[in-house]
Amino acid sequence: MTRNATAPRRSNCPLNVCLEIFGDRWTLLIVRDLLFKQRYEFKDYLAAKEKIASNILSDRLRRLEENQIITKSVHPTDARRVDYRLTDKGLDLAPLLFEMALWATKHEETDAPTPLLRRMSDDRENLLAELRANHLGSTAESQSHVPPQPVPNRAGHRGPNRTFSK
Amino acid sequence: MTRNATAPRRSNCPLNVCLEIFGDRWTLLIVRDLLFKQRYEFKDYLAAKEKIASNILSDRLRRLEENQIITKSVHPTDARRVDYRLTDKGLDLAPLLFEMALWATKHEETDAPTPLLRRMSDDRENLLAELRANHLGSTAESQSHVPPQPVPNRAGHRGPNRTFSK
DNA sequence: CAAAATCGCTTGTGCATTGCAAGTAACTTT
DNA sequence: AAAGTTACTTGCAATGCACAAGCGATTTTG
Repeated sequence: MTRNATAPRRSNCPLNVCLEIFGDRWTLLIVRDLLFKQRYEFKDYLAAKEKIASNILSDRLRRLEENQIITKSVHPTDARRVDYRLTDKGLDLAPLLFEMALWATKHEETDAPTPLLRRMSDDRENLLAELRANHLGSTAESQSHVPPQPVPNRAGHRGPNRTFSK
Repeated sequence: MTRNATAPRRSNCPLNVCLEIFGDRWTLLIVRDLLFKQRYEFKDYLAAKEKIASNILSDRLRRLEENQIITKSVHPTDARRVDYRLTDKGLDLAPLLFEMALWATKHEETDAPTPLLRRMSDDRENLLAELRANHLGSTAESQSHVPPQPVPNRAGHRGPNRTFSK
């Protein structure tokens, strides 16, 4: 759709760099689905309630891969499907998403689950580790045979296998 | 330009709420200028090196005010000028900007000053207090008579009166 | 094993947003 | 009084986006 190969940055201010990568209405929602909702396939992003158009989704996935925030690979047991995953660079976006969620919850009307929000502010390191383990742990391979296994956290609770906004 | 009065949210997911307010290439750059660069007037945002167009700037300032992230008031000694300021809601965006800056610095090529970045990760609370005091302290009134006075921090250094990306 | 369904896209088609250049009204400075 | 500044608005062309439909490869179903 749009070729973005050698677009020069408007500036190298880190905020501007972020905005040239994430400064649109959709990109971070895909990251949200990957990180919080265990959505790893094209159809899953289409199913999100914000209703992204398929051509936009296709474009954003391509850009995310160009920016090395996600990787794509074919599903091990179904050649039609593509398995999208966050790279370490992509997983590092978690704190940014936390701050967004906390700000929105404080200042706007949202439907985020309170327990998760509390962990974003008070138990950030453990939550981060959990999300990371959960993401890396549930490969397409393991998913194809058993339903996603939530990683138990150190308090013995279930892992972050919950939708972000109920 | 665009009327956005009663646009219903696509969802009440806090991330989506944020993206409907900030999900574009320009809005957070204005907040950056307000928070880090002591830029409080229309012409100042136009002068930023990302080169925002004046109609877009006008539109974004209007939306920021609609969302109660900034306030506008006439300059006390020059009726042509408008003084834009962050509200508390707007100042609360600082941690989000910190995370963006830290992510970009870690994963992309940027030109952010290292000392400031270090404080974003290691001295966040004090930096936050400084930025807040600095912003509230330098009113248009005081600016019109004396050059902006940086607020000294607890270590006796000069305040955050530095550009964000040199 | 043929037909139907699924999956990850791509291709139109219009409408909305953006970027650029130029203007303008209300001031202030010279 | 003339020239500059400031905060915008307006017009227009280019780009981006939303919506609907289609398509090739694969898997599932009867």
